[in-house]
Amino acid sequence: MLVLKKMAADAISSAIAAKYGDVTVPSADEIATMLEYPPDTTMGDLAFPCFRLSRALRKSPPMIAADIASVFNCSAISDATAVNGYLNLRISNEYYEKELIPRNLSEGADYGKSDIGKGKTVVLDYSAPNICKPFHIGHLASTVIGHSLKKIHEFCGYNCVGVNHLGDWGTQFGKQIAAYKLWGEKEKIDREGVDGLVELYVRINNEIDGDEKNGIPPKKELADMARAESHKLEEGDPENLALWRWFVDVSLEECNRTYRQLGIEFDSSVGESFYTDKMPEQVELLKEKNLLKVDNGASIVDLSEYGMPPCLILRSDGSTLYPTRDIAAAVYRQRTYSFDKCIYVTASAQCLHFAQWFKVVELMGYDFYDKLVHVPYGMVSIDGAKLATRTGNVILIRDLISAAVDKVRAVMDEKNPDLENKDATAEAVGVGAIVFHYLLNSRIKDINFIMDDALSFDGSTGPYAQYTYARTCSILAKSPYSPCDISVGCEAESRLCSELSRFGEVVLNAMRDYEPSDITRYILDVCTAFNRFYHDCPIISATDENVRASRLAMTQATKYVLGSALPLICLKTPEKI
RNA sequence: GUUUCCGUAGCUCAGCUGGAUAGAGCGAUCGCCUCCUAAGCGAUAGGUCGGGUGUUCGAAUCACCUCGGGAACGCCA
Repeated sequence: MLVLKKMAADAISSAIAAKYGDVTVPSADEIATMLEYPPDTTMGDLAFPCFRLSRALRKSPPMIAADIASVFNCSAISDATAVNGYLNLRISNEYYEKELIPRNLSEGADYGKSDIGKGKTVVLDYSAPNICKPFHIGHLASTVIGHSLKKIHEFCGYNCVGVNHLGDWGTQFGKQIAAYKLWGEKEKIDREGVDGLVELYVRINNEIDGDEKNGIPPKKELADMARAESHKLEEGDPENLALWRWFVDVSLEECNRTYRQLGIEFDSSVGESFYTDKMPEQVELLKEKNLLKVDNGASIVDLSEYGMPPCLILRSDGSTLYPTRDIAAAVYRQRTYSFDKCIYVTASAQCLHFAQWFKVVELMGYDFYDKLVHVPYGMVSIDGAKLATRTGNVILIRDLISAAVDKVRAVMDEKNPDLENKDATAEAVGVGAIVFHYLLNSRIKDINFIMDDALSFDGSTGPYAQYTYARTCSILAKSPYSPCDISVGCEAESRLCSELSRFGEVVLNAMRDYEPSDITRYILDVCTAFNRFYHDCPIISATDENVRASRLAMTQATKYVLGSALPLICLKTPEKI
């Protein structure tokens, strides 16, 4: 579509010049950005609004549109009509037949790719689960948004580094170690994995807090014990270090199983603990630059000049905080990867935190401060209630996935009982349904998680998209496409081609806005257009041999687009479902 | 209190760098399988775009105000 817009814009530009001579009008490039998609496809495929030219040309928009239409000439446009001050353009079938579909078929899996990221590196920080905590539906948003953004950047030619910044350090490990020493059994943890750790975590927190309503007093001695264990861990006590390492490994087993199901691999899984020895250098620099101020015993960077609350760097006891670690990590990543962008995918609750330490990085004089990007997403809740491990208001990802897979299997047993490879396919479709549900809406919207919606298979869903892809595969398996002349005859065919032509532009927009849902929505548009085409036009059974070959070619073109687009939102592409 | 995000059909949401009769899906009602997978296709019903003022030839879209909901705001991450 980008190529098309350029062609149309050039033609509009020359039409204006032909009609009005040397008046000052927008350049062809400006015209290209002014082009829009009509609200209804019956109006055309592209539209140029003439309102803004009205003043310069001293004519009414309808007259300008009519003037341009009268001399408009562009090989890719079959029809230019003036309607209500708009110049409506219809892309010619000839363009689809001679340019678009042939290009798609020759580029195949590369169709829609871009090379604007060539030679550049993007670091993406996403997922970042906390060790010793269950992996639940709240962690899925960062995981799938982040991974989708990684795939999108790769598709645009970037070298991508996916970083899983594990929550593997901090005072909570003192609690975890204390709880294990008090009540833990090695065999139980070996047997139950992270569930056993979570049980200990919940118990010690509850005992430390007590329960005033039921007359159970807080156990201060446990809090002291946890603090002591935490201190020992930070001092490098061998026993605590070994326990910590073990907890991390046990927790990661659970996460890695989910990552495998989602098809996610990280290039780096160094967590917060990795940066403990990299913070002093940054604290020193902050002091050198005279940015640190001691306030109530804590060391802060005053940001009032920028309309923000101060950023805390050191506690009153001199230990480090979250922003300190993020700054050290950003500097490390810049030195290690020389990134062109470093993207952080976290809940929107952390917006202020990121704005603050990004500003601190700038004040410290690092020139990469403007390459740091925070990509926030909305809050995940269940029935409007906040997720909480301790009260049990969570849905574990493994439970969610198994519910989805069970449901897919039930549908398959009914609709396609003879399917081979049923286990893998059921998992691909079940996981796909969940991921698609997460990436359907703008990421900033809160998600009120409703199981029935997440496991819906009708309408705008993952199974619908995968079903449509499988449909293209099924047709081509029966009757492969072979090179031929393309002929676009009916409305359903030109509509499908029009959707296919948008792919590259959609990907670039999704990358610019860090918005995977742009891809999800586009996939739905392609599926709708293809299913309409499938319904209206016989493909294999077309009587005319040329029409048959041509429709198979369009089916192949659709398969290429869906085959590239689905993985961009972390969906697998089974050929049969 | 300050800052920020959200508010569009019964439900979940697109549309927001201003532009043509405000679009989908779900749910509801009704059609379409002797035919390439009906996880599909089509049709009908359903909207003071939270409210107000302003800017403009033109506002769901921009500005200001206001109402409602969420979130963040110094020793958690």
